[in-house]
Amino acid sequence: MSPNNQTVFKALADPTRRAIIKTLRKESKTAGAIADEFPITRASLSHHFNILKSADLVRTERRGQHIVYSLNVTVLDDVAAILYDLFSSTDKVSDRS
Amino acid sequence: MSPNNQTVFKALADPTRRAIIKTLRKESKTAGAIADEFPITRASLSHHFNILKSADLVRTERRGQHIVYSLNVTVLDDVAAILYDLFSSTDKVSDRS
DNA sequence: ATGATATTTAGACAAATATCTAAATAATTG
DNA sequence: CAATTATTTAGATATTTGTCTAAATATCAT
Repeated sequence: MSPNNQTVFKALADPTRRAIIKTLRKESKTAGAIADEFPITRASLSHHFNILKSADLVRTERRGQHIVYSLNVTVLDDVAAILYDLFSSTDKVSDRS
Repeated sequence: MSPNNQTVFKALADPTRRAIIKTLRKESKTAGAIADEFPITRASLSHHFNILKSADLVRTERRGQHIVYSLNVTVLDDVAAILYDLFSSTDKVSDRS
């Protein structure tokens, strides 16, 4: 169910996707509202949305003709744990991902 | 001086580089010792070392003909802060990186 | 100095990725 | 239903990236 580390890190590695995350910090927004803030096409943004969804960093909900994107803040905990594990020198079993 | 967010996230986005970080968690190692653990060429690894160094995730020290790689754990704090800022809904000024 | 060992750099190449335009799908409104 | 609006998907393309081989640089040992 939960996305693997590679998916999450790759998702975070693009500046446009991090900016999308930032714009969703305060409130959920429709795809169009997000698109108005970025200088790239809606098709390109849709591509980024897919990657963010794969990483479970955002969730979607259809509201009429709009699709509302929300930040999934619980993933922050996951990423923090991954990073902790990555840098930790303890001997616990790891999935090496 | 400190590397920007993009550099760090890009560095962490590759599984080989994360594995290099993992192998350096317990102790510093020479380039050759690290290379013995990976199925890719030393040239390819050197490329990854450069990226990790650019992100300040590892530090190097020459010891005779060897070059010893060490994990720079202080960056963990930086990355944690970046992530916190990325997901936080507070209003503080951000560099948008 | 010469040869051996350790590591990096240069250049080439295939795969992955971010972007675009055009077309398709989905929901609303007249 | 037809037109409009919102969003995604498909396919193409240029750039980036991870890897390789071959050559260069650096240090050590004889």
